[in-house]
Amino acid sequence: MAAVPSVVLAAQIRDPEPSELRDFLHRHLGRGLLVQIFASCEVAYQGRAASTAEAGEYLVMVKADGSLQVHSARGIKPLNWQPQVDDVRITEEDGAAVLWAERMSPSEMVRIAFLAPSLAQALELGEKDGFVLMGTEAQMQQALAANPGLIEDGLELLDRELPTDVGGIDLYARDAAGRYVVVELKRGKASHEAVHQLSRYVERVRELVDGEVRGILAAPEATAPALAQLERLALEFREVTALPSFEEEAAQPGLFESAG
Amino acid sequence: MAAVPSVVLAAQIRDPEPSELRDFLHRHLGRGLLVQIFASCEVAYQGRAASTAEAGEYLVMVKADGSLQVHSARGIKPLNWQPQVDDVRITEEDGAAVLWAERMSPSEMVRIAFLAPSLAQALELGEKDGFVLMGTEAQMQQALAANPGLIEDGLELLDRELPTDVGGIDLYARDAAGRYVVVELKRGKASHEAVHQLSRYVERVRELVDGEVRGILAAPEATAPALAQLERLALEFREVTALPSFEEEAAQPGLFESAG
DNA sequence: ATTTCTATGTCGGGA
DNA sequence: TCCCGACGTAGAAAT
Repeated sequence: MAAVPSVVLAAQIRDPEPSELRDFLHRHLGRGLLVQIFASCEVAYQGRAASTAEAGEYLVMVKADGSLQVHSARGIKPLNWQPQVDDVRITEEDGAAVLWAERMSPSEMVRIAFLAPSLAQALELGEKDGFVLMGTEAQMQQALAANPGLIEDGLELLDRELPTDVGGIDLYARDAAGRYVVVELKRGKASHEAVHQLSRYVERVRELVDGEVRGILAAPEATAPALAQLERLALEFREVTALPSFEEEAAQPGLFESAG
Repeated sequence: MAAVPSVVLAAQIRDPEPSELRDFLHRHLGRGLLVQIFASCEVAYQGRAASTAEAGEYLVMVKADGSLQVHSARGIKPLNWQPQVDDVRITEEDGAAVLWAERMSPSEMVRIAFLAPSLAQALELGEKDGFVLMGTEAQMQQALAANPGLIEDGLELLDRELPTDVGGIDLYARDAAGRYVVVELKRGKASHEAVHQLSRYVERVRELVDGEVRGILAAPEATAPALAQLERLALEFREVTALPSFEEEAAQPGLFESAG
């Protein structure tokens, strides 16, 4: 086995007493470690909204950056969380360790009372490395800006992210016939909301310039209501795929290859 | 200590060999357990988008419902995830255990190669219990529907979630002077998008009914551009707090108390 | 700090 | 199933 660095388990205790858990948290929180506590606990949140969860079994995880999440047995999303904690405190209440995670702006706090802790551990995780995401809207925009012909033959780009008082226009162009073209881009299925957006931009541009103005919604697909709405408003749909699909990938050059 | 049920640590192995990890995963995945693997690994995703992460130290967590998440050292959001896995497979490649998590609709997959596993564990978490969230828009709407006077004296509710061809109107009412009132509700700070929404509804209603039509944006606050836009369109803003704030809570009856 | 926008958004509800 | 809208959305970029 090569010299692949491995995660370091800094500490672990099972079935700790409340005082042990308190010491453990004091010792390991805020030291750049990932800290986990499996316990039966009560969780309360107050801030942008308010929530309570009583006496359930959860995983509490505090990462190196101070972000906190409370996971239940199911689901991707944490039951409770705190994206960035400005202040963490450990107290004791009725013999139980209690963790307070507070944050200003917005002002909110999570309180976790560890009624019956089963397992606490602290680990050292390296920083993530070489993460690459393909198929974002930004990349799509870049590819189309570099090669407007992918949208329509003879299209000439005038601007990108052009700001108006009703929002930013993804792509602004002129077609072969000299008409202005507003392009709204979506990386996934476009809904009627995208059509409203496009419509707003087109209306605004029509007020500002002389001559005909076309509106194109460019996306891999669109909902039926969205297509109907486009029709009514005399706007257009152009299919653009964000990613070469699984099968095509090997055989066909995708959007990005042709843009490179 | 009372009879608080506690999390069960079903199994745990440290620094497993690839074959040990494979056995471990075979034994514990899909058994209603929460499974964690801390390891240096490669992660790849292909589906709605595509991503790769090479040789980093991550926490891989598979919950009882088959949801999967790969956490790095920082942030609330996983580096990679799969909300619902339809198929999990374990294979071996170059002596490393590899986990494939696939899902149909949308068609996507995550592949995780465990290069250097440090810790693998399986735990039994009880189902969550008694989770209550307060201050949602639905609750706000209910409270205001039950007591429209909170928005304006003499307001009389006509409809709720009234569907139009451009979306649903949160609250539809008639004011003391007999004018129609369209109310758009936001539980948090309202942005210009909320104003656009309101504006769409008002325009639509004006086409459909005779007489004056007012538009009210009801929210705890609104961005400066949103307020400016309201002004331009001759629409109104009404401050409505979703939750009694921290300090007021004890002293003042909030929206919900008065509605209850 | 404020505002806007994207996201592999996720999630729940309704037709 | 598709479609739509809320979310304590989170997180990043731009102002």
